[in-house]
This record gives sequence, C-alpha cells and structure tokens, in this order.
Amino acid sequence: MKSIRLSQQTLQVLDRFAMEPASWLYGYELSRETELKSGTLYPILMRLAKHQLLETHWEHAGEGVPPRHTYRLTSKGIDLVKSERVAARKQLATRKPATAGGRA
Amino acid sequence: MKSIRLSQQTLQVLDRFAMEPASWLYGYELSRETELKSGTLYPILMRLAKHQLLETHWEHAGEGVPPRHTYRLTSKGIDLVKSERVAARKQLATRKPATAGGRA
DNA sequence: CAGGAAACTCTACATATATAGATTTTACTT
DNA sequence: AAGTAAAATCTATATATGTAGAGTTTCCTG
Repeated sequence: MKSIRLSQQTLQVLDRFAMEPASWLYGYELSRETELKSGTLYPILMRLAKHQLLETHWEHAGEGVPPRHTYRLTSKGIDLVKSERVAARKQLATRKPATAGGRA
Repeated sequence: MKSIRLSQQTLQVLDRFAMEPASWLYGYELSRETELKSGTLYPILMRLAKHQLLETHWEHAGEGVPPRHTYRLTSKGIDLVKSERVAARKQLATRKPATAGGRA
C-alpha cells in the first residue's frame, strides 16, 4: 500500500484527532469544526482508515437515534501525528529562525 | 394507550407493508413509493411502532454502508390490516352496490 | 524540467433519518 | 351543531453519511 499524502486538509483532520487522541469523533462534527465539505472530509476519513491511521466503529446511541460512523486514531496514527509535529517544528525553525527564543 | 388514527397516509403506509408482510422496509424506500415527505412519513412509522403495529430494527448492511432503520408488520399489525381490508370492502359494498358480481 | 499517472479536492447531488413549529383534521363533549 | 383539545400532517430545516465526476495538485520517471 502506497503511503498516504499528507495534504493540508488531511493534516487538519489529523490535528483535530490529536487534540483528543482517545475519543471517537464522527464526520458531521469534524466537518463543522474543520469546515471541510462532506465530499472532501469523508474520503479523507476513509483513506486514513484504509491506511490504518484511524480505526472506525458504528456507534449505537439508542433506540430512536441513528448510529454514527465514528473514528479514532490508532497507535500508528498517533505516531504519525507526533512525527509530523516534529517535522513541522524543524521546518519552521529552518525558515523563520528564532521568532520565539531570540535575543531580547 | 389510545388507539391510533388510521388516516389516509397511515393506511397507505400499512398497505405498502401488507404487500410484503414478511419484509423489513426502510423510510427512504417508503417515502419514494408512497411519495410521502419524510416529515410526514417518519412520524407515522414511529407512531405505528409505538402502537406495536410495526417492529423495528437497525440493519447493518456492511462496513462502509450506513445502517438503515427498518420496519416490519407485527402480527398485531397484520391483523389490523386484514380487518381494515374487510371494513373497507363492507363500506364499499354499502355505498356502491355490486359493481363487481352483478348480473351479466 | 517536461509529461503523464495517480492521488486528492471540490462541487453537486443522492441517500437516509429525524425534529420544530405552524396548520389542519379529527374526535369528544356539551 | 359549536367549541375545544388532541392528534396528525405539512413545510422547512437539521443532522448525518456517502458517491460521481470534473478539475487540480503532487509525485515519479525519463
């Protein structure tokens, strides 16, 4: 399996998951928070799940309540988010040296 | 529990179920076939279920497929539909005598 | 770097279930 | 029959998930 492309939109989604690494989140909620359209978001979620960065689950809330398709970071997903953070910091350091921590 | 009101729309729905008394049907399908709007249809289904004329079930079709809320006639529902049919025939007979079965 | 293939995004639409609140219909009571 | 209370319908909107297909971006290879 080819490795996934970490577009800006995909990173946005991963970052939202990284805020609460243990929680199950569902599409509509994510679409409100990231302001990604469903036609962008759902394919991203499916790709992330296919690459096992997210695991999925249909949540049964109750009798009259339609089940929700929920997603959560796998440990592989958590690792990826962490290393992406490191990479982002490094790149930032290269391009804009010492905005924070420079001489007073 | 007060007995349910058998409006024209409710009878339409019951009749559709009576066409296939053993099958589970779901809302969207019924809304296309009866041309009832979802805002009319879903409350009818919920009322019929509340009165135990229909039983309900969330159908899990598969991994990528959202579950559907399906409904089916209970035996009580089947009885009611049958007796409604008899009642309708009687009323018809009273009002329009012998359109079918008259003398040749 | 140019060209093409694959991956991805975006717009639009389809599928699916449900609720809020205004209006209408029905049933009950006098 | 008129009043009224309850029940049902209807319009509009929200919630929720997904796909098709056009267009764009990215990656890879010569």
